[in-house]
Amino acid sequence: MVTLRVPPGDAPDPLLNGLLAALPAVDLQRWLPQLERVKMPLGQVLYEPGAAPSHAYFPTTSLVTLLYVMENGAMSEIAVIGNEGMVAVSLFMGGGQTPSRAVVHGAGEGWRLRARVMAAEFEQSPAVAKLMLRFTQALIVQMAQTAVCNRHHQLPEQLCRWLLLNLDRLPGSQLRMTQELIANMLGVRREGVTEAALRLQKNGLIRYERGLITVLDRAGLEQSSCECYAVVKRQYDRLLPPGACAARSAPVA
Amino acid sequence: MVTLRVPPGDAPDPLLNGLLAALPAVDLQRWLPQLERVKMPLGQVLYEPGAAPSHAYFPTTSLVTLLYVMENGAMSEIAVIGNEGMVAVSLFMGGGQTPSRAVVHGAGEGWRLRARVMAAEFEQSPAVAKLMLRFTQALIVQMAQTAVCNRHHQLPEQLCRWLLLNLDRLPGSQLRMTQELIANMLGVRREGVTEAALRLQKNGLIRYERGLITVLDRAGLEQSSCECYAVVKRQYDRLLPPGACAARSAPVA
DNA sequence: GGGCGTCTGTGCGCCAGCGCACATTGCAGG
DNA sequence: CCTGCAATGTGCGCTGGCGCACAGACGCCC
Repeated sequence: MVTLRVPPGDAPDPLLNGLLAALPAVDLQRWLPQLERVKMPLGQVLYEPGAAPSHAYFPTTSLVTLLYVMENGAMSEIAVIGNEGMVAVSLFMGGGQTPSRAVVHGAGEGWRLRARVMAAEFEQSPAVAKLMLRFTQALIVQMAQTAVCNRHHQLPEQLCRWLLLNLDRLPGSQLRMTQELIANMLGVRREGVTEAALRLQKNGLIRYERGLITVLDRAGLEQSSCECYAVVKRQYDRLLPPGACAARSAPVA
Repeated sequence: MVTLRVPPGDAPDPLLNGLLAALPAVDLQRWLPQLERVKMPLGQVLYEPGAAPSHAYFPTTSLVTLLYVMENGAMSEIAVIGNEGMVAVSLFMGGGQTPSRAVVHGAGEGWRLRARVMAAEFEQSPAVAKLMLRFTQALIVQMAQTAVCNRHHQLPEQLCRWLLLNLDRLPGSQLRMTQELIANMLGVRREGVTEAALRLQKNGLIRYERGLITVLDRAGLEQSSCECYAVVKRQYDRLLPPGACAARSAPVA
């Protein structure tokens, strides 16, 4: 059985994260001693609503979701972050905390930087600041598109968008996640995801086996997705240094 | 008939905008010669998707909506901006353009600053940068909450939220807008707004007369709103200098 | 290798919001 | 004053997604 775990021989390379890879050499050198390599298990909470994050996280093989939990317990994802970005932009945006929760929904690894270091770096290095702001702008686009998508598009299309967004933020073409989890992220019923996933499987776009999704036809998935995926993708490509993010254009295998 | 037009005797005061008012005196003095007072008529487009904004706008008595228009023509608002903030954060976030469109949906006035000036100010004055980023963070919260609200809450509650958000960003307690326009902002049917508005009127919360909404019972409106309004409001109050924004806590009249 | 918990498939009735088609009602201008 | 148009009120069938209740099915652990 194929797993998504990082191969043991794989060098713990900060460059697996697109933002770290895009840092000027000078800045990266300064960061390296401060960067801490961390495992990010499924379900780990990186920060809670109303509490200031302790670290900024830079995923390499993990996936993080920013989600809002409502009073009645209903929840909804507002953005995905993977190897293209960082978690906890509020550290430099100001205010420190947000009403959102950051949860690992795809187990893997990443790097982290202490909150104070992150804030100081942002203030002292214009290059760092510029890069982080561009990423934040991309994140804004993703959140805005999520809002519109939630209003106007239907579950099957949204599922395609979601799968693609996650796929782009991981090396490889497999996702390890249950339909229940996906339903929570999308803020819909589990049964709805089952039905939509079945349809995708019947069309030969994916293979689904108890918590493991294999994408068989990526182009077809893009066809079946709503426009939201393309809009977000285009903005990410435009805003983030394209050469720097190795994993962003991972082959479909 | 009462109108919302700015009284002729009213001094054209940049301080009517919360962000301008929150600028340190030094910065404001430097800005003043560059600030241009502008009328902002209903329907005016401040920037288009894919085009870099020419100016940053600071509304005083106008309301601006950031909205996404989809391929099929359906649209949805992702944030409201009024006298508490500014339009065109992408000028300093980087990238220049966004997939959103900024449209005046409440006629009034405001100030504007040329794009290049705005970008330069952001780079050169840490105080300016800090203030703008905090506002952007607040804007992010509003957008995220919109996404969740679109997913989980029902039209009547959303209407209350929307009215309150708009009300907070204007002096006075009246809104000049048709149900058709509101429906476009919320991304729903006009008939749905009619029905929801009727209910609010029957409960004595608002009075509706052909394009003019008068809020009669603000507290009741907050009661009838979903939690989203309170969440956003709390974050704005926390992130933006509370004393500085005169109009933010306008009396209900 | 048998049992059990997790994950997935399926079938209801229900309802908010949609799309459509009108009826009404102010208000402005000739 | 009368006409015309924009704004608002109302009804009706349709559908996507919800909540609920189970039925298989796979895999892991004892």
